[in-house]
Amino acid sequence: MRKIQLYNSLSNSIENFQPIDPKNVRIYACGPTVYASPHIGNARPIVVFDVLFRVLKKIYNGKVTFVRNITDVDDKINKKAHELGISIRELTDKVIEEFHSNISKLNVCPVTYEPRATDHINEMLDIIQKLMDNGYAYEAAGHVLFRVKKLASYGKLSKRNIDEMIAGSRVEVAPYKEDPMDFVLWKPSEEGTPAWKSKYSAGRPGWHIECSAMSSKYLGNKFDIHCGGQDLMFPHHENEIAQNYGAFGELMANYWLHNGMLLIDGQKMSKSLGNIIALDEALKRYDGEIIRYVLLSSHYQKTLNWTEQAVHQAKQALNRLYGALKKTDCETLTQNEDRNNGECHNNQADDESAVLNALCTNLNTPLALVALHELADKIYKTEDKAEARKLCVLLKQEADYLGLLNKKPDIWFKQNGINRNSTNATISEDEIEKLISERAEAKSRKDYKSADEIRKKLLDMNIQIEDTKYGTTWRIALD
RNA sequence: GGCUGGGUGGCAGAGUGGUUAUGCAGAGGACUGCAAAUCCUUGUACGUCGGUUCGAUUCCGGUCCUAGCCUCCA
Repeated sequence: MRKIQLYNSLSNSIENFQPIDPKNVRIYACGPTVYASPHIGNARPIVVFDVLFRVLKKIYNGKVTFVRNITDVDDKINKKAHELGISIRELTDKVIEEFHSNISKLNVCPVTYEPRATDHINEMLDIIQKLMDNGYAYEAAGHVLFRVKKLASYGKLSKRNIDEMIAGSRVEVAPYKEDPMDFVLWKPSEEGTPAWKSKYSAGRPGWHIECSAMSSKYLGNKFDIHCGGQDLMFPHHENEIAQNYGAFGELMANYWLHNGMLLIDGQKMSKSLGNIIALDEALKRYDGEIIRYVLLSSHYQKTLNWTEQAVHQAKQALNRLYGALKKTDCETLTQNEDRNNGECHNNQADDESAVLNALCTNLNTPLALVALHELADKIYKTEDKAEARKLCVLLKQEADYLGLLNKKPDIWFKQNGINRNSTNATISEDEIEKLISERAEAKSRKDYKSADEIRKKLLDMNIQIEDTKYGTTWRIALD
């Protein structure tokens, strides 16, 4: 069995991954809070941990359970729904639909379970009861709070010492708390906001309890990998760990993975700067595969700076890879040869795979991309047609670990990673073909002036002509 | 102030105790009627100061800069 090495935030070191049960590898990822359209920062953990999911599926023969929750109850959701005058369910349904539609364009595999918080209120109340029974929680003014001081190991994940933390430095300490560090498990709902019945109050759950409830329901009290954004390490993940210790007496998960944040032109995305890029907007401008490539072009733990140049580089890199596929007759690959057709197959892991080697070394996606380019180089350089075809099959298989290159090259180049509607090109494919044959005719008359005029005309409409030894092809021009 | 990351060639971004990463962009050449694509050649990078070493970008220490978190932001 191939070894997977992963950086574990719990130990701050790279460890060999050892699943609790190799017949059912279990991962949980903190999913989106669905109060507004997802932005490209939200897409990073989705894409990165999708690659992890693919790798695990391949190595453990598909025996992987991946849960990514949806937080559909929260102050921001309440506020937004109130503004729009709709129920939180109406709002969150709409945002979830948009989320699904967006990430499918990023070629993200469906997860095994995608539970919603509001469907698991009872499970949350059960855990709260356990915490009360075990002395880890107390009731105060309709709230239920977690008694942080009772758990000696609190702060282990984020390497924080409770005594040294300036408690309440950013937020007022509620008077009903025994200790400033105690966090909310349940709280009463304000007038006119969604409330669920409980013996403490008509209220709603605290933020962290949902993940304990949903993960334990679908993955058990202890599972293999828990992942999410770096910003969730404290307090969210720390509190989840505390809740699971308090309720079940066990460490929630063995491996904790945290992705780095995303910057826009070197700055944090924020409303005040007005630099938030909605995923939807980005997808209108660039093919999802370009976005996916950008997100994978940097190691997942590092801060990723999103720039126009980064997008351009991703696009060019993909052009080069697709160009290699185009060179071979991979349009005619058989079903068996072309296992990368975007359907998230659970291929048997290949021991020779350079991409898998890179990914098994703490998800080194930039190095994995290099392996793709090295294969493409070989394809460009070989004169042997059969060899090229073999390499093409291999390149597609390798790319599948990363969820890339699942389009037909011809389609890629005729869109060139852009929705043609959004470019200036208003010309139809038939018209393009017509102009190309006119140009061919002019060329055969050695009327190069007319031929060049036609080429110029097409280029003005963003269509690049390419004369190959098999005839003339076209594609959307580079920008 | 505390904790955790990071500082690599024009840009992005891996890796390594002594030998070309890779992609993008640039320059020159080949191919082409001209282009495009492709191919060839090319640019001598590792924040800073010390230490260990025959030798450090790679190990150790200091320092500077930078990012994130420190109660609800992926």
